[in-house]
Amino acid sequence: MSWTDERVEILKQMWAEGKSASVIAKELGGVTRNAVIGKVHRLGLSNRTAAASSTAKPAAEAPKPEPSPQPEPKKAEPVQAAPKPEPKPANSPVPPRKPIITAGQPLPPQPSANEISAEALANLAEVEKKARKLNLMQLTERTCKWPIGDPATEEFWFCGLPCQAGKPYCEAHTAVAFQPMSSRRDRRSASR
DNA sequence: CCCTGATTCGC
DNA sequence: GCGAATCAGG
Repeated sequence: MSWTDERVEILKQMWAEGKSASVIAKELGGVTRNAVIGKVHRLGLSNRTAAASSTAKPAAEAPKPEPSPQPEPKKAEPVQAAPKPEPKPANSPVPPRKPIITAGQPLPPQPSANEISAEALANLAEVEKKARKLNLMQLTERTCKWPIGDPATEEFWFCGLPCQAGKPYCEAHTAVAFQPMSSRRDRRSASR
C-alpha cells in the first residue's frame, strides 16, 4: 500500500480527531502504526492540539530567541464576515466528509429496560468488582468498553477487563450486550 | 504487559 | 519518502 491522496486525507482527518496511530493504521490497512506515525511526522502534523499525549515532552524545545519586543500589532482583527470561502479552486471534491465510519463499537445498551436473567446480573455484579476501572483514554481494542457508573459523576469508569477477540466487551458484558432477544419467548406447547 | 507517540536510519 | 526498529514514557 502507498500513501495515496485519499489515504493521506483519511490519515489527516483521523489524526486530527485524536485517533491513535495504531487505530488509524488498522483503519487504513496495509500499514503499521509506525508507518502512520512516520507519515504524520513527514506531513508536519506531529503534535495535535493536545490530547492523550502521554509523552508531553517539549523535546528539542526551541529556546525562542525572540528578545525583540515586537509591538505585536495583533489587535482584535474584526473578522469581516470571514471573506474566505475556502481557497480551494476546484480540486478537492471532498467537502462532505466521507462516511468514514470509524469509531467502531456500538454503544452499550443500557441494561435497564432489558430483562436479563438474574444469573447474568449477578455475574455482572461480580465482574464489576473485578473491573479495572479504566478511563476513556486507557481503553484499547482489547479491553472491555462496558461503562460502569454515571458518566456525570466521578463514579464512572469502564470495565476494562480483557475482551474476546472482535467483541468490544468482556465475556460477561458481551453476554448481556448481545442477547439473542429470545429470553422469555416461551412456547408453552413444547411437546405437541 | 498493555499501550502511546518520537526518532533514527537503511532502504 | 517510507517504515521497521528502537526509544521513551504511561
